[in-house]
Amino acid sequence: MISHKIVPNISVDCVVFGFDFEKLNVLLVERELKDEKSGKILISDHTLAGYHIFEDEDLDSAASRILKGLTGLDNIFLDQFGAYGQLDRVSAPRDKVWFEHINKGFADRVITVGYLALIDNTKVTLRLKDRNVSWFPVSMVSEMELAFDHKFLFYEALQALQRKVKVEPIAFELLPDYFTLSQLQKLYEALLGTSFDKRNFRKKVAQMHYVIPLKKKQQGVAHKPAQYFLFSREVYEKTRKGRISFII
Amino acid sequence: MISHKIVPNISVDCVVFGFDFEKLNVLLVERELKDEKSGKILISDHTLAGYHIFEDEDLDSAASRILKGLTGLDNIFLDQFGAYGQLDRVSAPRDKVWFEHINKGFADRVITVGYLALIDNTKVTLRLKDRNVSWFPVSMVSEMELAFDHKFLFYEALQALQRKVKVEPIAFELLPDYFTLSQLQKLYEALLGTSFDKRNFRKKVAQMHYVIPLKKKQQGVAHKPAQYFLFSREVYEKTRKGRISFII
DNA sequence: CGGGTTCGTGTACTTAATACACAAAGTTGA
DNA sequence: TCAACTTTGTGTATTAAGTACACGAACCCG
Repeated sequence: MISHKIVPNISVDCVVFGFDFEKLNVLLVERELKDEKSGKILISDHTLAGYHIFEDEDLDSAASRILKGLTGLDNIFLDQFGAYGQLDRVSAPRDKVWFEHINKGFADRVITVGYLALIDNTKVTLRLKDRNVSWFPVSMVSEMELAFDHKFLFYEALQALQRKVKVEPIAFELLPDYFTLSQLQKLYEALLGTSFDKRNFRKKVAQMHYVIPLKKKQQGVAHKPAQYFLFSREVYEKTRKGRISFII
Repeated sequence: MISHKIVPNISVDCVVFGFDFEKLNVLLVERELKDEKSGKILISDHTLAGYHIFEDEDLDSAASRILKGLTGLDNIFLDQFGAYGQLDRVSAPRDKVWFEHINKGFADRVITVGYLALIDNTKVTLRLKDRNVSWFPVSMVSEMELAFDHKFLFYEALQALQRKVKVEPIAFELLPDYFTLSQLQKLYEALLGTSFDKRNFRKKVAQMHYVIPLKKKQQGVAHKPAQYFLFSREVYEKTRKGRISFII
């Protein structure tokens, strides 16, 4: 990367999901603005992880760059879920105040491209740097204040995730390399907000030849140890099948 | 709409699909550039239906506007399939020549948002206006020359269509209000490039309670007349169900 | 009224979905 | 050391959906 001139009217926002073996979480960045003289807090809320794209990078690279900055990780699963160009994306008073203060040469009207990111929580330690970044339960977002149209974007991403998860094996991106079937089941339950019968769930997994049992078992747990499994993308690609399945 | 100032670095491209009861077609716009002095043809190929967005319209409106201009129709089914911002989107020599000639204040680097449009072929008569617009069989696109990255965008759209058609009842947008089951079957076969057994296909349709038989039959055909059916979105919305179905 | 064409239907078999309960393997602590 | 605790891992019966396959019925035409 040579120059870092931003494109003033195009940004990328990443909705980063993680799973802590209990529930789904989303990564949000703290936004705070203090009055320089009085020290009074003018704005205190959260935003998605996003920034303008640079003149010399494409959209996917911009998303990767942003995620690398927050998590230190490369090769994060990324999937575009939409481009948003509503005229009133930035209409709340506090968002206008924010723009007046930061004054970084952003355009009045910004089109943003939304990316869904899935992270293996066990691999990441957040980089706080100058801004505060942390995980919030997905169920908590409805009660939070998010900047701009980021709450809307978040729900767009969540919907896209729920749609996609039924149709492609992307949920595995949220798990470590080894996982137990109970963890996998909990993940699907968290993603879809439903619950499954354990035996039927496992019967289904048994048909997924790309979920492969390992020799390893859990250790040090106060109950019968579970077997570990592995997701193999290669096997998936080789054995996938299409089907019309929207009926009813 | 008040002003019509364009946003120089953001465009919308529509991949418009139609079905003529035999095969899938796509709408393409002729692009021709003649040398003003010699009259020699410098460029002669096709583009998707696209244009820059205006400063005072959002992305969906821009796509609707473009389609209205070409077809005269409002309320065309539209679905975003992606945003594209590769640095080399416009790299072919003839595309650069084109930009030099038209010189309309477009930026060097343009991000485009792709829209999939589905049209009921029986309702549309193309508006030629100053540019030539016509239908081409989808199977012919591979052999055609398309401007910019439009061939790539076309295949992106086709893939998105094939993916979506398996999961949502959007195929009906390509059919007239009344259709026969054989037409519906041909449509799915054209969309997915497969063929289905007639009896099994109809068994499947029988489960879709939102495909509703009418009293009307075909008339004036030289064979047993087929019954007409109707797609009801209301019934669909009421009876839809989710399911994990990506297995194998 | 015979030939041509597409429509519309049924059955047998295989595969997947659902509903449901209990013994086995490990840890903990009395 | 064994009893209590916790989570794992498994099977069967029933219903629903997928697949493979062939022929008479309805209409037009000449």
